[in-house]
Amino acid sequence: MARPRTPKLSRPGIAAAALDLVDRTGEFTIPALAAALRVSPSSLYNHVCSKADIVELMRGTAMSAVAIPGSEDDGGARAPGKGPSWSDTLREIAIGYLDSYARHPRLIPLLTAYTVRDATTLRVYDAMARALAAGGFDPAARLRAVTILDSFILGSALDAAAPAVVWEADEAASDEFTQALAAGLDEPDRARRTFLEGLDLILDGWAARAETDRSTLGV
Amino acid sequence: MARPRTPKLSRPGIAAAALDLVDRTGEFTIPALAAALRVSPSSLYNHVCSKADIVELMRGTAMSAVAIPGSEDDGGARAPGKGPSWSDTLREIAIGYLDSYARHPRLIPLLTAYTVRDATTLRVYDAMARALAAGGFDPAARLRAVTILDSFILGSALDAAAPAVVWEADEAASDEFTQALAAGLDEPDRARRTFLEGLDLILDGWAARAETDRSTLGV
DNA sequence: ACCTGAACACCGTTCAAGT
DNA sequence: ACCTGAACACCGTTCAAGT
Repeated sequence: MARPRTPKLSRPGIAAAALDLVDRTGEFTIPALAAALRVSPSSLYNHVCSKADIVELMRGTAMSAVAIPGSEDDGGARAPGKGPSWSDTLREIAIGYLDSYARHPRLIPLLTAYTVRDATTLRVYDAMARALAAGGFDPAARLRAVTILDSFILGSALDAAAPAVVWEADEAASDEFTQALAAGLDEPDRARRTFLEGLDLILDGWAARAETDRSTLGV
Repeated sequence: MARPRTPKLSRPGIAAAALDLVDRTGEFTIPALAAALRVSPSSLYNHVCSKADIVELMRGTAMSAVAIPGSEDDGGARAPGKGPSWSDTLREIAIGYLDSYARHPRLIPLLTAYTVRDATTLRVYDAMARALAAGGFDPAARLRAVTILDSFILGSALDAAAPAVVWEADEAASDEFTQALAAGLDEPDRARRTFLEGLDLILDGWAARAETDRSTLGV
């Protein structure tokens, strides 16, 4: 039974099994993946060229879940002529981006070790750049804004992925810090609510600045 | 020559050599570290209990460079009675925090794989919490604010560590995105300037809110 | 107490062999 | 074209042996 009539493996199948393995165990080795797929480790190399390649497949799978508002496939019936503001569009993208990370928290550390960006991720940046252009950001400001959002989203995802245990005050901690930990650590949905607060801070700051620019320019 | 009169290894020495190895090569294996220290791999285990332990040593070394404003050892001669605002204190901490990451960009992916926080890192959070308390943040708001700053700083450090090559528009990219990339990618110090812009956005947002609270409360 | 060398289980990847 | 088994170089860690 060397070669089956119908292939046992495919790139999407490998991606799904690998992501499932990471979600369940946080680990990811070639032998473990092969075992999950009931295949010998070397078989994988007929479809994939390295472990890094598999990580990129997982990145693509995770990112493909991010809905791009305004694109055909986001399924939203929008009141014609009265679209959402550029700021709301940005918020929607950012939240979708974070949530797709949040669905696979243990994948995130793997993604930071391999810094390649896939086409799906670029699509998300692209949508952000378009919303920012609609908000009046010039090209250089656009790049900085996309970078700021991307950094905050990735950092928030990492924070959410870290087990809450690590937030532990020791004897040397101040009252101010100890009280803060006591007040909020076990709040449900803490990571996501904190993310939303930070996101609003950034977006409101930009909206206020755009408003100032408009009135300064006398528009 | 089994045991030398004076030990060849020490935890700080191991930390420094490991950090140097990561800074130079981006890689970090026990055999390579042992070779750099001119010692056999198994010798390391007399001082260290695992590879993860060494990563924590590196985290501590990198973080110990963050100056805490107002502490005895930050060496600043301050005009008595006219200290900096809580907002400026936060900015100072955040910048020091980012810079200590930026000095060791290739360390950052390793840190995200091991989520333990060491005492030095807690010291930084603690200083942030004290500055926020001075700014009128209640305990729960303090925890959210520290988390927001931490997420943004870590995300920015990761972004800065990623090679610029990955920001590449493909054929499917919009003009808005392509122009943004063209406008800013080769700006010197891009990552740090972008970080400072985002940091101001967050801090100014908090300052404005604190101001509103004050006038609403009639203080 | 601290270094060495041998040993173990395990990993990612290659490749000739099979169908 | 696609799966297998054997093989290779390498890794993290342990441990008895030396001083």
